Amino acid sequence: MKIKTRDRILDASLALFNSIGEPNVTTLLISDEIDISPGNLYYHFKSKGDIVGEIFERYEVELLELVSVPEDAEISLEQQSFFLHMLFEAIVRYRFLYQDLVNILSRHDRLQSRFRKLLRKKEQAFRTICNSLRRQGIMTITDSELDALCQQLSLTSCYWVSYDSLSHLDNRDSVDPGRGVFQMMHLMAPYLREEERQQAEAMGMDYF
Amino acid sequence: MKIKTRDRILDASLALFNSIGEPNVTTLLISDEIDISPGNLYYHFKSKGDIVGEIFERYEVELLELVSVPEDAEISLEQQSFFLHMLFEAIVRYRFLYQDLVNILSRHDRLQSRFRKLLRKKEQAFRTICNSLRRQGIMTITDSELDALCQQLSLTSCYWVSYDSLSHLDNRDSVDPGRGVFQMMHLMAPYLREEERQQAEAMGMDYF
DNA sequence: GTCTATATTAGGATAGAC
DNA sequence: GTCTATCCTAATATAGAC
Repeated sequence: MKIKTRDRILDASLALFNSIGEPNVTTLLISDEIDISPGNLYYHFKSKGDIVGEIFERYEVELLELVSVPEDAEISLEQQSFFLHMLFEAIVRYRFLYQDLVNILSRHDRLQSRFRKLLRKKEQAFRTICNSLRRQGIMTITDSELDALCQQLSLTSCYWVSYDSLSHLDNRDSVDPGRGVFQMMHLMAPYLREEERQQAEAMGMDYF
Repeated sequence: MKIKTRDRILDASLALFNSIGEPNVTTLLISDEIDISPGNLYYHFKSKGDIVGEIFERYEVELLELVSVPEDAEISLEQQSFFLHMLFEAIVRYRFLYQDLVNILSRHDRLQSRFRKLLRKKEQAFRTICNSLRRQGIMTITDSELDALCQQLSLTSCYWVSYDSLSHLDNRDSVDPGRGVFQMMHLMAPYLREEERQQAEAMGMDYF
């Protein structure tokens, strides 16, 4: 069974965005990539912005699903690591968003508030997880330290992938989310109980 | 005495780049801003890329000056805080670079290797400082923790300003470097001796 | 050095046939 | 749904007078 042209456009666009950056991708390039005419592309989407918008929506759905951690959940360190893994896989899949964030948000103002909302939810998820670890006695941290830590986790989750790929801008198609997870675990480590601290360290080692 | 047109172009460009993002700044906008004709602008610079290149060079000079920390220097926590302050002031001054980093580097390939070189030097500066603190017994940290910390400091120094201004994309002209310094101190805090840890905390408080 | 006018392109988008 | 051909606009850049 054949994939609908509409979806082929979206898939090809996402791949191109991630690979060479959204601003460098023209509608002609997209249509060329999947061997359709530019006119055909505009039959399915009324503008390039609409393509970006729809891809953003996919990302939004995936992420909202992921960060909906119940306030009172009891989370183990392993679950936390798994969560981070899922998160980074999603971010890698949509990394073009973060690589030219300011530019993209400035040209699609409708996305601004939604992006910020996602960011808040993500930070909130980190807070929920840390609070759970704290309740269990796994994590020892003051309130002000927790604030800084959650912000730091949030920032790092946004930019790790971009930062990492700075070292190899030439080949932007291969990104390893594992090292990002490792880095995040390292941020939390100092506040963990000795036992879990070593556990976190060991988890990170998986990725080398 | 009058400022040379050439410099007025550079100053106005930098201001506009920071304010609305380099990709959104046209040569017409720049010339308009300082009330000269677009033709005049092209008398002084043969392309917009040249303007970006020259501004980058200024940044490069400032930063190289800043990160040239002698290997064997003995650095106090206060000096470290001062260093961070200088660093963030420079980054804020040239924040447009970081806000659309991938885009800018992809369109000016000559800048790529130079930017990465700066990044390495910066990370090296953090390493030198941490090693100094370690020698003095102020900081206790393992080698692998140090690796992760320096990367984290480097990443945060790049993206803090962008991340912070995400919350107020509308008003991109006012940025407070102090909160970035605070965040960086927080990254180091867990590895500091109790005394210096509190000192670091106190330093951060200055900025609220 | 500075201006005005204009060339050049490239990219987004539409019209109308098939 | 898909194509070809074309329009429109905005941005970079140049030519030539002053």
